[in-house]
Amino acid sequence: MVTIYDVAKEAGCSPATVSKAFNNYKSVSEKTYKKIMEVADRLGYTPNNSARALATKKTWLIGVVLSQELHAGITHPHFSEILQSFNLRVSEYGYDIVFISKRFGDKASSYLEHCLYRGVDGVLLAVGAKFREEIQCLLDSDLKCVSVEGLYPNVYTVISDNRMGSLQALEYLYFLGHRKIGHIACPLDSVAGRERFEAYKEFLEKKGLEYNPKYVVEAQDYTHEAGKVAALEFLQKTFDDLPTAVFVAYDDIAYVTMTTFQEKGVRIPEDISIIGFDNIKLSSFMTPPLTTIEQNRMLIGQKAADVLVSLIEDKPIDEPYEIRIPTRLIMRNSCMRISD
Amino acid sequence: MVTIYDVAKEAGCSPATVSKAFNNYKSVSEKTYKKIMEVADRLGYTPNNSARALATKKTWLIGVVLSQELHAGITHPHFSEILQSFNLRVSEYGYDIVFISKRFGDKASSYLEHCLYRGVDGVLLAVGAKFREEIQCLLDSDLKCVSVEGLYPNVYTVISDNRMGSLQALEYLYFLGHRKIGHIACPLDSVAGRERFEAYKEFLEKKGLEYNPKYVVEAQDYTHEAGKVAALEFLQKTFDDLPTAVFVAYDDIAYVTMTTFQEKGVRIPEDISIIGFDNIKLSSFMTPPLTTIEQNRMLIGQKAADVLVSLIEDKPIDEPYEIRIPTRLIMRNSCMRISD
DNA sequence: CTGAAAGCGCTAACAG
DNA sequence: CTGTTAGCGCTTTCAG
Repeated sequence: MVTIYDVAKEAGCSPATVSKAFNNYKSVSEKTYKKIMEVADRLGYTPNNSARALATKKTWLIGVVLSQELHAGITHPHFSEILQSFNLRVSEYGYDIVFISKRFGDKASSYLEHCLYRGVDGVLLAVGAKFREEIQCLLDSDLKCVSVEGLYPNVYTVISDNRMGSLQALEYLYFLGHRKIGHIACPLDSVAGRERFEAYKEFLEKKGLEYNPKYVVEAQDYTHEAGKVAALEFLQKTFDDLPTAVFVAYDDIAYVTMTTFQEKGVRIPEDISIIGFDNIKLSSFMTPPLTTIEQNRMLIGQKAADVLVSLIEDKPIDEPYEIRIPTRLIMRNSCMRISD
Repeated sequence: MVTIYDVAKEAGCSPATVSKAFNNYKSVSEKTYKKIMEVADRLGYTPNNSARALATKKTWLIGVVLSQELHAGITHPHFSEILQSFNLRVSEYGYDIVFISKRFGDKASSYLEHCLYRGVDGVLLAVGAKFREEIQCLLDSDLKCVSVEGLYPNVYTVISDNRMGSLQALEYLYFLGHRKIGHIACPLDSVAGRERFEAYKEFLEKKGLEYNPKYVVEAQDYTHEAGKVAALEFLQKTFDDLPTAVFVAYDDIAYVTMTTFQEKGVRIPEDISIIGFDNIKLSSFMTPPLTTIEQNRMLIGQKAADVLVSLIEDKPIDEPYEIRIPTRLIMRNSCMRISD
């Protein structure tokens, strides 16, 4: 391993100067700087981050806590895209990410210990509120945290404007003439599930439409299997009195809902219009292509990265704790106008 | 930050003994061990990995190089599942993963520099052969590497038995009576694409069936869009003479193929049988549910983890460089028996 | 603008 | 079984 000493000796200067050169101190003359870089390059020197971290207490590492609940980890279609964008962005600032697990058994402080062990400079939280307790110690520590899922007091959270999105979906259905609108919710103990359901109720009330519990079903989790169960339950509850449209809180479930309905002979959109939420990659390839609400996951990831890095580097943040990312209606062919 | 010195002082012993206790040296008496642990716990001590790494030259970090080519990174349905399983497994051994990017611009040594900077103990390669040059420096270095995609001389690779899987698919179609079988390939510059296509040709030859280029189409990449293009091209080339079955090299594309065919009025499996490869989560929810070849991604991830850790820890490896993971036929409803 | 020296927290001989 | 000591590679005053 070639060190700063090797470079110093070869370049005819002191290790301190090499260090300064690599950290872009302006107090290094142009001449020695070039010499040092030339030598470093020739010798194949790469700074050693462990040593640097030990001296500066900064690891350039960001911890990522992923929801266990979804037991999908990195493969979760929503969070993985956010993470992808987050990772790309923080890497532009020089940070790498490391997944924080409950390495140290089931101690309440496990996540925190893992963070401390790695000396992460900050933490990205992508955990449902269900696990509030397990991450409480992180929030209580003086680690810089940003969340992209749960909402915590005095913690920056970057999250889609679920109310806006739901209203966009519902208003669109209303505009198409729908008055009997059902809802298949994602788990109500998640922020997304709850907020979308709340918006659904708010909408009905605003339009003077009656809330009918028969028209509402909650998926138990985010799997296709749970979606299937929910779709079937929905059909069973409403078979004699099908609504003209259904607002499904999650595209994955919307897909399963569509295929399940179709299997049972219910045509989409002729018999029932379906609108989703998420705009996953698959949505435009469904039959019919799914009308849905787009979540800007790339922006969520970027914004979360920007805010977290600002927090870490003590830069001012000109944002509220709750940063809502706008959604967008994507019109495709799973909804049709009705006239009755 | 509470250090080994704080614990030592409080426990009435030397830092060295604390270190030994935490590293499970048997040369620490039961009594002092317990005392140290009690104090450490009370003080909230967590070992600092940067310091440890500096002293031992071991970071307990594994670098992961993901294919740019698929420009899907973490969101890639195949690799993300492998990675998920890999991460879980290495974390059991005490390692964390860190994504290796071309942090340092476009220098040929960029990946290597990033690895050196982080001081990773080993590297997981999930990059297509297309990028051979960019990772050559990694292979040339004395970093321990394991691949789950490309095949490199003298590098451990854990990968599905594509030939076995393809033959399982093809033999099944043959068994169902199919003799005119088409193939939609994934990019032929990938191991998967090439090996599955090779197996297709081998199969035809073995059965004395004629190879007809008209029946073969190559998808340009792994996106749904490319799949759509391929499916359309296939249809166009074979419209006047549709084969009775098609072996699609990738479930994502199989899905798009099915929906595209259906849009064009081609019924599945009545007009044409379709068999895929991958068994992604969606497969069983397609209409009709897709008959396909299962890749054991969990095993691939685990095996890759086991081998890499063995490599790192100088444990014997009782495996060949090329570790092939068996595939399995999953029979669903997209293929039917024909009699002609 | 450059260098000497101390120290970040931990480990690894080596003595005892 | 325990402690002393000398680093690991880098940063950071503080002098020069």
